[in-house]
Amino acid sequence: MIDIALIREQPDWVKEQIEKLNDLAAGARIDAIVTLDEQRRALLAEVEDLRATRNRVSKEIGRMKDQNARQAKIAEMQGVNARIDAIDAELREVEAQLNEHMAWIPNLPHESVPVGPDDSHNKVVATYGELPAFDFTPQPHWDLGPALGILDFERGVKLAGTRFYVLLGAGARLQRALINWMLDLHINQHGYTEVISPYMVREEVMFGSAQLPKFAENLYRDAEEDFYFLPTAEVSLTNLHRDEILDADQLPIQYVCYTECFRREKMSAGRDVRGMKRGHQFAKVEMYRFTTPETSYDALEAMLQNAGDVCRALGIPWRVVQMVTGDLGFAATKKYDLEMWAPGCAEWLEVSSISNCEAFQARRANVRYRPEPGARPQYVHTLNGSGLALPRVMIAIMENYQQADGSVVVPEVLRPYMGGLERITAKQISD
RNA sequence: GGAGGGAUGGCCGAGUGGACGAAGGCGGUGGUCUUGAAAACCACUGAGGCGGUUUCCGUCUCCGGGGGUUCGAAUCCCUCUCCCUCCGCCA
Repeated sequence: MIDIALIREQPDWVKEQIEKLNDLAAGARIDAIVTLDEQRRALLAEVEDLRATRNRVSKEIGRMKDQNARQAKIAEMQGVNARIDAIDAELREVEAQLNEHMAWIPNLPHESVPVGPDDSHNKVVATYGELPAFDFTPQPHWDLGPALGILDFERGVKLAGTRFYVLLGAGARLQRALINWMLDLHINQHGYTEVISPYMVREEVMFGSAQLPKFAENLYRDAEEDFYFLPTAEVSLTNLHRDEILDADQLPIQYVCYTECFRREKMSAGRDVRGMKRGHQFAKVEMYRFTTPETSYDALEAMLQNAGDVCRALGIPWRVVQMVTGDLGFAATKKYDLEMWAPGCAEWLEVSSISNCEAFQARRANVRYRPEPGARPQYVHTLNGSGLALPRVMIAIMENYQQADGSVVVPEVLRPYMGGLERITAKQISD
């Protein structure tokens, strides 16, 4: 949620910002918000005035001895109540409409974000590492994995349908090694505190991190208990300090959390269907920060470094892409993606997305802090970033570390996490 | 799943229809005293909305959430959520 005062005071400027996001539907709501906001405040002033009268007279009634005068006052207040009820009903309607509109207004871009209509205009900021040269034709992971017996698409489909797969043997262990190594790296080197959270959360938690209402069709839910399944750990981490007022000296708070993520992928139907690029369930190690408003952009750059450290240590070529305004998404003011090179698929794969949401989520989830003892609470800034998403890292490892014989060398940093295993070969499975 | 008991400010806890945004205590902040600290004493100490002559003033709302009764609700009624105890089931 953005600050409604911004819309009230500078509606045209806000419209310009939303135009940069290419969100026409949201821009069309601004005029309605301005009108509803005015109505709301007028109704509020009127009904509060009546309430003040009622409060005052009711206290008088309590002290009155003269029964006739008392009954007259009570009758008078019944009339006042009828008016209060009428205005209240109107006010509720106006507020419901106002809230509905506000829930669909995206966050506004930071001034440093390049303006562009869509993802085709995103800027490659930096590229690291050398693309590997092969003296054979590198295979895609959907051939490599099954041949090694570490990745099974047919059985995944048998269990759960399209966009599911099963990891087996050294494949399963490789993913587990990656998760543990990434967590340890962020905990030990980058100062994050590990969190294990519920995978299922309440509806208002989804609203707090801005998954709802806009992305409802991407979410799985349990209709009977009304639980929603996490599409990312960002959801639970945003809401971890919901309705809290933090002390300034608690900030920054840095969390890292491994979860499985569940996404219906209705919006990407037909895209990335081959292999394990885009599943309905995937593992992700998520970094998250709560900061003061003054430090959030430094924190964004730091998180970019944190995710880059993972890529660097794995020895896989990667690049940093800055999103243009038209590809920022709903909640971010500024966003970077990290992409790893996958020579078998011959494409750059997004393995991390790092965003500053400023106070957008904090306002929705009501997470505040007190800058000074005794000062008024302010909204914190929140940032999230994958560190990293597992399936595409698995793809990148398989495809970059593949050998002519179809085996896959295990990156050195992971070997201690895999019992010293140096190479995944087909016969490894039966061992 | 069955039965019962609860939810009050940062924390503990009193309050069963009228001066209650809420006793008292703890904690916190400031002050007095002190060379300093402690102790003691004194004062202050929730959040949000709206308006204004905007380091302050006025007003409304908030006693788990929502709804209702009433001139008036922390207090009465309905409902939901959560917590606790006992029983059952269970990784």
